[in-house]
Amino acid sequence: MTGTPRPRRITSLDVARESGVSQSTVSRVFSDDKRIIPETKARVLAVAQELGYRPNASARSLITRRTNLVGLITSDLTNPFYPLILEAFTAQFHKVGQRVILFTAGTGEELDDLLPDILSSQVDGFVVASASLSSAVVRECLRAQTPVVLFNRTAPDSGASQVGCDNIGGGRLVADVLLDAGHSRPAFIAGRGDASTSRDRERGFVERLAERGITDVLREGGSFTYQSGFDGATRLLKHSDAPDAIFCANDITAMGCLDAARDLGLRVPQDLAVVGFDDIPAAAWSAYRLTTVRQPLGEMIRRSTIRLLELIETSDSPPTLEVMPGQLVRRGSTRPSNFSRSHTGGHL
Amino acid sequence: MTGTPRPRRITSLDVARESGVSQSTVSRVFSDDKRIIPETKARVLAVAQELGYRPNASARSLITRRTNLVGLITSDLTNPFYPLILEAFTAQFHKVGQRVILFTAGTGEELDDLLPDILSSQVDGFVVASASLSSAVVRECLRAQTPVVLFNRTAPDSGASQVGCDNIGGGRLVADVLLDAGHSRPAFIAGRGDASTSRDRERGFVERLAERGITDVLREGGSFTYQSGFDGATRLLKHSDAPDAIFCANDITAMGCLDAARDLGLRVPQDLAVVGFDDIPAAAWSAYRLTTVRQPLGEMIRRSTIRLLELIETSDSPPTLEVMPGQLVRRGSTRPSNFSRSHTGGHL
DNA sequence: CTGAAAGCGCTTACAG
DNA sequence: CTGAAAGCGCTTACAG
Repeated sequence: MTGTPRPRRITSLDVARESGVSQSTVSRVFSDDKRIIPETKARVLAVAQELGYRPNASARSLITRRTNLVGLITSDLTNPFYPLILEAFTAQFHKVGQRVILFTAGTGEELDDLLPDILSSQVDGFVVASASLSSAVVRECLRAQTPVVLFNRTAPDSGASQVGCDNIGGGRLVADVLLDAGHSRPAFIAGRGDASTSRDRERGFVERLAERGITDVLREGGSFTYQSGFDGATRLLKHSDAPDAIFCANDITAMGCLDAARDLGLRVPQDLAVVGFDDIPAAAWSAYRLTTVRQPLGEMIRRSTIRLLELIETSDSPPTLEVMPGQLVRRGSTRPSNFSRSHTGGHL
Repeated sequence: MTGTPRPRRITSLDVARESGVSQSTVSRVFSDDKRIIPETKARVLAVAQELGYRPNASARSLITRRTNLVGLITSDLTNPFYPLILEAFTAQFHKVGQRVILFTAGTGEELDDLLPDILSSQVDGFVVASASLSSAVVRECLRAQTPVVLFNRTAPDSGASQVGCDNIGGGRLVADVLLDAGHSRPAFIAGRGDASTSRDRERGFVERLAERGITDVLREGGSFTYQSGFDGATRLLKHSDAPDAIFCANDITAMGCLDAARDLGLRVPQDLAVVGFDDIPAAAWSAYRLTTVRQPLGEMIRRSTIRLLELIETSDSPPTLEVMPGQLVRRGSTRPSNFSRSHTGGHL
């Protein structure tokens, strides 16, 4: 029963013995203590390298109370928007020595079911990039003293810091681009009803349309998915009073919408204009050429990372709110401004 | 200097005092020790709940030598294949109490640059799902006693366990479907050259074509991206000796290929057949209707998870190799078998 | 500049 | 069924 269950790990004590210094010194070398003289440091590092020593993160965390782990909470990764930010966030966090633990709820699953896992994960902080995670989760994290940054979503009264895009302003931009191109029967295909982004984009859109005299806006529910865009558009377009322009809550929904229009034999943008939100790479594909509102993702992610790090260092920092403007990217799915309905030229 | 830098954490000792038991008992309650009688357990849990106690994972890991963290190494998340497996893997691992740390190299970055981070991350094991991670990383992990499962890739002589799809067999299926439909000038657009998947798919394809008398196969390099498919197809199709069928190393490449064909005014599948590999959700979109080889992802991921867990429990288990067959999924981007070249009906 | 020693918050033999 | 105690592998005052 006293065999070798696992080959014993190399610890700082092994390195200390082998290089003729104290364990404290080894520790200081690996925490980059400035007081260690170069010669000592070099010798310790050489021995460590030779023995294959790596500091034990658990032991370190136990004392420092930092795990160097951040949790990233997203919804449905089949929406290309999330892989995009996931990749950027992990790159950013790796740069500052934090590793990223992923929490995702696939389509259908409820993210709140992950709550126990999330709460016991002992990360230094969270980025909540899920559109639909309930505010309850956010509240629980904050109660547990764990800093939270909300990425492109709001959670009223949560006291969490937020970084986001001006979704209302973005919706307004879309209203203008459609009215300027001469459209008169706009429609909106929503994302999940519990998502602040969808609500805000719709609100800006409807608000601006009303300001310019259009109060009758068709609407379909949706779920930020390709299929919901396809189905929503099919219903709208088969209607006797079909819209001549559809704003979708995000790009992937708009792509489903475009495919539905194509299947019905409609010409885009002559018969129907379509606008999305996000500017994911696929929006530029020649199958879609989607006009959309680009979110300043790079900047949003950089700010979120910095903000979360600040909160981790000084946990009593008051919550902040940063909102950045989106930018309209015109492509082939909309007509140019001042387009008169009599034009019939052009091609998909 | 003796202020309250951070509100002290609730420890098992606090719970012990408050519920009138020893610290050991609290620990046993939270590690689900069967010997604790229900009354004691209930009391301890009630107090813990009230105090908001959560066991400290670092302290636990320090003793158990398990972090309950697995590393998932992927490449470029803009290829929808990776988000797909990422989501499935995190779901699987969460079920068995493991959390997932993500390592990704975005387009252009070299994954090997992450090596130091990867090695010091102290996870219980790795799933390497990156097509292009060098075998050096795998070797280093194994040297550090950390179990590794290679997902849908090989690493010769690494000694790591592998779970994958029969890429060679898949390539052969594609050769048959194209020849059966009457094509005679096939081409291949590759993925990254350092990826075993691309090489194997090409090998099966070329091998089977040769068996059926076709030895002249056009070829373009690529990188598993939409753009490389678009560019490769454009070059191939503008050639005087253009192919009448293109097999792409994966679906996203095939989608770029289809868009290039569309832009050139070609009819699919009459003028050109296109086949991909993976069967990502977008392959079924009406803009593409891509014929492809479906990988049995669910099963592959389930097996990988189980295998890695086995290796974590008993690290001296010998490496295994599991290969599962792919399945051809016919859609609109290829003609049916026995299609005679004289047919000109049908539509995209 | 370096060392001896306390302690982070748990798990787990060892007793009883 | 429960408790006292050792110890996991580090960091970090405190000395010198």
